[in-house]
Amino acid sequence: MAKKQQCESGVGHVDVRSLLQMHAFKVTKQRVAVLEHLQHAHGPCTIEDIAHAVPAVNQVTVYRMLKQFVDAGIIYQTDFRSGKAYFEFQEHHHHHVVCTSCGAQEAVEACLPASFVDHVSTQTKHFASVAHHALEFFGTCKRCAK
Amino acid sequence: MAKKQQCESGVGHVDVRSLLQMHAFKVTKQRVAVLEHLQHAHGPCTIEDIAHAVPAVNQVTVYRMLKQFVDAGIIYQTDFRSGKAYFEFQEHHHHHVVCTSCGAQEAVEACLPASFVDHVSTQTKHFASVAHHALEFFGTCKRCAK
DNA sequence: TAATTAAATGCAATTTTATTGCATTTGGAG
DNA sequence: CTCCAAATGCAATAAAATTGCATTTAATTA
Repeated sequence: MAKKQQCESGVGHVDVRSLLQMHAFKVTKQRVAVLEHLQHAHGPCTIEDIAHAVPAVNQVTVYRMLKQFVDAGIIYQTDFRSGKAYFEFQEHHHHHVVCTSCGAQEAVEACLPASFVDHVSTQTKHFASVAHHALEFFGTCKRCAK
Repeated sequence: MAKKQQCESGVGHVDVRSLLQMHAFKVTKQRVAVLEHLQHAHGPCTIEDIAHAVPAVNQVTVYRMLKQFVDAGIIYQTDFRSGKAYFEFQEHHHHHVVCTSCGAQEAVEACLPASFVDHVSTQTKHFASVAHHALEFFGTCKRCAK
């Protein structure tokens, strides 16, 4: 019997169990539940969002889990200046614009030019490696501009 | 008599009083003290750093002040994932690499290509304007890599 | 399949960061 | 100088994240 598949979107989702194994994480029902939630959320979530959406997992566990996932590069963490961290499962790496007035956020389907990332890796004096980056744009949304 | 000048560095520092007036801020001794501290710090500072370095200013006032300065674009705010916000007076706009192991940070004397920023301003559907951005690189420093 | 162990989880308590309300002070306009 | 909105200080509070420890569990080995 084939593994469980959830393919509502066109591209189909990566199997989170395989993803966990690839990164040498134990496959627990809590990790699977959290990752699948993030995978279906299609946008940045706070710890509280996740803990509410997946009540079978303790909130402290969500904190610990996401720290590991971010370190492993599975999950993208970003800071919208709302006082709490946001976490996103990204099929295609991208960033966001945030309204400094109301906090509204919009995805920016673009990432840094590879040449820029290379430049940083090359230029640094004190770093052995540069693994990932976070980028947020801040502005005023059309609603707040009026 | 000429205005007080502090020119230890080659380029000389902007007069913070003029800077405050340009942005329609009242020129208070607290604001001057905090801005001058940041100007001389030559690197990102936390609220606690500033409150300790400038004990004549209440820590809550530092919080409120920096929020205004960041909104006005006078001060650059960034998140190194240490749990607290960092603030920097930047003569030349730049970003940082942060070690995910020990938290060490290094300046990256480069900024986003203007074409990339333009692309974001153009692409956004819901934003009236994009004023600034924050960018952090994460990696492993040479000390921790060993 | 049973035993074993390091890793993961849950719960409670705590720490740390940031915010808020309100009384007082102050910069700058008139 | 007078006046007032803005800024500040202090105390209390709220919110986010972390820590310690007991218990459970995934995955390896026999």
